[in-house]
Amino acid sequence: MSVLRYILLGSLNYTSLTGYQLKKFMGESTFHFWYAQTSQIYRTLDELEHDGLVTSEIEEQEDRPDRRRYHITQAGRDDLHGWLMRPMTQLEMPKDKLLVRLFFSGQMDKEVLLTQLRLQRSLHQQHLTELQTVTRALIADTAARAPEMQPHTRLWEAARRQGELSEEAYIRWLDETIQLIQDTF
Amino acid sequence: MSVLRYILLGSLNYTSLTGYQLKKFMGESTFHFWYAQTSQIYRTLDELEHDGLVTSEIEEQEDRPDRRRYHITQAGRDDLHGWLMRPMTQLEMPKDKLLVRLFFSGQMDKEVLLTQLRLQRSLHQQHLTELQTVTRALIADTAARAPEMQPHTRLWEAARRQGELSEEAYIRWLDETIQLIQDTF
DNA sequence: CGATCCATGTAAGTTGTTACATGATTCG
DNA sequence: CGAATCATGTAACAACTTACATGGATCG
Repeated sequence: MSVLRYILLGSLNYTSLTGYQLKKFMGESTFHFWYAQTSQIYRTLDELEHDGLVTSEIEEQEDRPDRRRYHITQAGRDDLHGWLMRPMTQLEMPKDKLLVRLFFSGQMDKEVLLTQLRLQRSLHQQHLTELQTVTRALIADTAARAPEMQPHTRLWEAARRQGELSEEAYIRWLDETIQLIQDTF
Repeated sequence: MSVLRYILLGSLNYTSLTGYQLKKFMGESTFHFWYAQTSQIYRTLDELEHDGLVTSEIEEQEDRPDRRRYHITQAGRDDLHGWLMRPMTQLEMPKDKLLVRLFFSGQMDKEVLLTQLRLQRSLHQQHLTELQTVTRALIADTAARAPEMQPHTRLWEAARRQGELSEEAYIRWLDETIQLIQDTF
């Protein structure tokens, strides 16, 4: 079963949402460890409904398009909890396109390579800053407005912290590598 | 075009290899940033040959199964270099299933969660140790036996170093998070 | 004598991406 | 007045995984 199914079930387990809101929620909270296209979200919601893990109904709105709101069912809750209980006994290796490029760039022009690494550095720096400001503030805000969500906001903060540490390490590595290539090639 | 195509082209750009050897090579060198199933490798080699980026011929062997050895063509080299030159202007967000589980584990039993985090810690520790011993030795060995590959072995070491730094950061985060959950839930 | 290595694939299914399609409202 | 937000999807394609299938040689 796809991870996305569990992200949707997990989100709906907190509160009922529409496809659009689920997308927005992912863009604010899970984006640094899992993302999905809108098209995939709607398709997966259909599957979940077909499998009886969620139900939905149309909500009519004035001055805005009508929308379909999804609710988790007991079967959905059971499925989610079953997944969360199952131990992960294997590492999942991430895929990193930049490392692939670097690895095979032995015959490439040094300056081209350095430009790519510097561009990546600035992108990672941007992402790190976003985690440290926007995401941080959003978590604090949610914690303040919904104190009953405390167990969740603490875990959200833990996930944010992982992003922060891993971006810091990546930037440190990029700096090391840029230095190495400048000095020795 | 899939990244795997370029990994195969990039490897064949160093030397001619068989599907089996390409799989082995990936298992020794790129495994911590890109892996692929055997079935996918053979299929992709077919595609590359069909597109004229590689050629192949059967090599007969005594006492061992015959094998098909692949060679990169000039078109393959051009394709590879075109890909390596193209700048990467966007970050690629990794996907991390453990973070998904953690994020939605607000109602889970504390001990179940701790067990999962401790298991992950030991898996990451194993992987880190492998990078620091086996992979490190393999790079040193390759560098010693093929000094003309120096530009490549240096980049290989840079890629290995990324794995080391990122595993260290991940383990640090796991320790922090285990502590947090022990103390506050 | 069982496990691992050598060696290559097919078939089916799942997951994820990209492009396309529509249209009203609100904000700067 | 143009961009962003709200809102939902279909179609086609690309990438990746899992299960299956075979069979000799070598090593402990």
